[in-house]
Amino acid sequence: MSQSLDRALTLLNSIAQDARTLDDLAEEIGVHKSTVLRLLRTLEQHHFVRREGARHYRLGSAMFDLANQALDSFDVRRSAHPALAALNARTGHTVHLASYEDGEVVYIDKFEGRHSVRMYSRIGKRAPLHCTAVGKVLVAAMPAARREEIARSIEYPVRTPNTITTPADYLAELERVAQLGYAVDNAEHEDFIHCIAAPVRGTGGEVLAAASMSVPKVLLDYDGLLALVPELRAATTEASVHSGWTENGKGH
Amino acid sequence: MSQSLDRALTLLNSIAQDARTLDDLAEEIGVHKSTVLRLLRTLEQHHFVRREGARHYRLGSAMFDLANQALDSFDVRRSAHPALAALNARTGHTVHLASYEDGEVVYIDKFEGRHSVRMYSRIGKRAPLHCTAVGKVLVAAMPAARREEIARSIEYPVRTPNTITTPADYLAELERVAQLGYAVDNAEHEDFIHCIAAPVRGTGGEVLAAASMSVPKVLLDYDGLLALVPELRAATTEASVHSGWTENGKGH
DNA sequence: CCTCTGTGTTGCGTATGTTGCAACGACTGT
DNA sequence: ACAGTCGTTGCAACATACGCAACACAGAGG
Repeated sequence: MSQSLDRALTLLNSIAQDARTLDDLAEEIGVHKSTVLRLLRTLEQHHFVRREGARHYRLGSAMFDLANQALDSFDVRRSAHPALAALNARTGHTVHLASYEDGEVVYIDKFEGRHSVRMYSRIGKRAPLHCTAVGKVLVAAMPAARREEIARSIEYPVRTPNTITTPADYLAELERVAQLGYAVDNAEHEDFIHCIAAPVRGTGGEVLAAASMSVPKVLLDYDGLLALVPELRAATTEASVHSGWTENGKGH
Repeated sequence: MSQSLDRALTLLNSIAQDARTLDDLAEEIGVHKSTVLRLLRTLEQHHFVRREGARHYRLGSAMFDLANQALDSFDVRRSAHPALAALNARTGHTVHLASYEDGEVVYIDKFEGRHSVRMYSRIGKRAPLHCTAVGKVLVAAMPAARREEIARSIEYPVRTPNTITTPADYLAELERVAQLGYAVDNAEHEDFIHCIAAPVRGTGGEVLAAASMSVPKVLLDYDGLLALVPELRAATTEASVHSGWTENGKGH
């Protein structure tokens, strides 16, 4: 809708991936380099980008500043933090906190596991709904109509041999998740990792976010993973309580 | 330079602070609400803001995503992380990592202290050069000409009775810092807190960032603070080594 | 030393995109 | 049912951001 803004935001993405030169950026978004220059200058005034040396641009501090303000505005994040940190410290596995946004999952907190298996995730990163344990938990918590709507509307890119690829399978899986109260990602997203996830609830029992534990398959087999469920749920329950949830808050 | 972009970035700031309705935002930046709406829509497409319910806007996930990508591009941050985390764990005091940007100091990492004295700082936040220990360290590391230029150009807002208020005093202080190899903020920034800071160096001995420890005065008097300098310097040395620095890398 | 190539930067006229307006529609509370 | 909010849309006028082309500046290479 707003051309120059649109271009500027695209620029930010390019810059974030790796500092570039003016002409590169110009070509990348298909405009004249003088245009890029002027956009960058405006971004620079607001500290959204900074110049490094003569011909390199990097993201600036306004980015960090706003981002952290925004993270703080996710109340769940703060209230769930201690319980998840403890879970991470106790088990040594990677712990994620994620939230639903616009047909995808967004990681809003992450605790790095001790086993140095680098996972390709990051706070702020988005992931698909159909092949992540957190995604299943979040969608399973929605009313049936909404679930079907989502199951119909999302894509089902195949990530591994185990990835769910049809709306019908997904809906069945969601039903299972809703019943059990937790979800499993049996190497459906990344080949060597499997995860379990459970919901974090708020005052009215509504699901605010999902917390997950990710474990390399070499470290723990499927049964070993499932054995961790009680520990995960203890943590999410604690997180829920800190978020205002009460066991008998909703009746059933 | 670019009007709509300028307005959009201002909008982001307002939203971050927790501005609410469309008209509020419109008034705040002095444009018609339809204009705000269109800008917000563009921002929304790029996930920079998200709608919450009908009439609430919050910062979106692109913010976190880009910010974390950018933070990762600060190599110092990653390489200094373990040493600073250890320092924080060992002493229990608040530890900051900061970098110079454009006449100010920018916090690029923070480790919360155990003593729950809330400090008004945050990753991404900027602070003045003249009344922070990290600021002194960073400026002291620059060549004399640059130092004087900066000393002349910055403002000297008075924050506490101890704040340095003249370029001459500041230059003298910088000289002292350069000699000692560390800096002190003797309650010059916030009344009840004093800090010490030391440089983190890179491959060529150049100063990449400054690390500081902040301690409430009620917890430790001035001499007690200075007694922590060796511990801080041990940590910054370790961080420097992880950043590629070698003791004899530069000769003198 | 000089050119040559690759940068970033500026001035300018024009077309384009953006703006403000005013009317409409959705929603809430009384 | 009505008034009062607030978000949303179409349109015409204007300002603005655009592309162009020329300039400035650096480093590389002969």
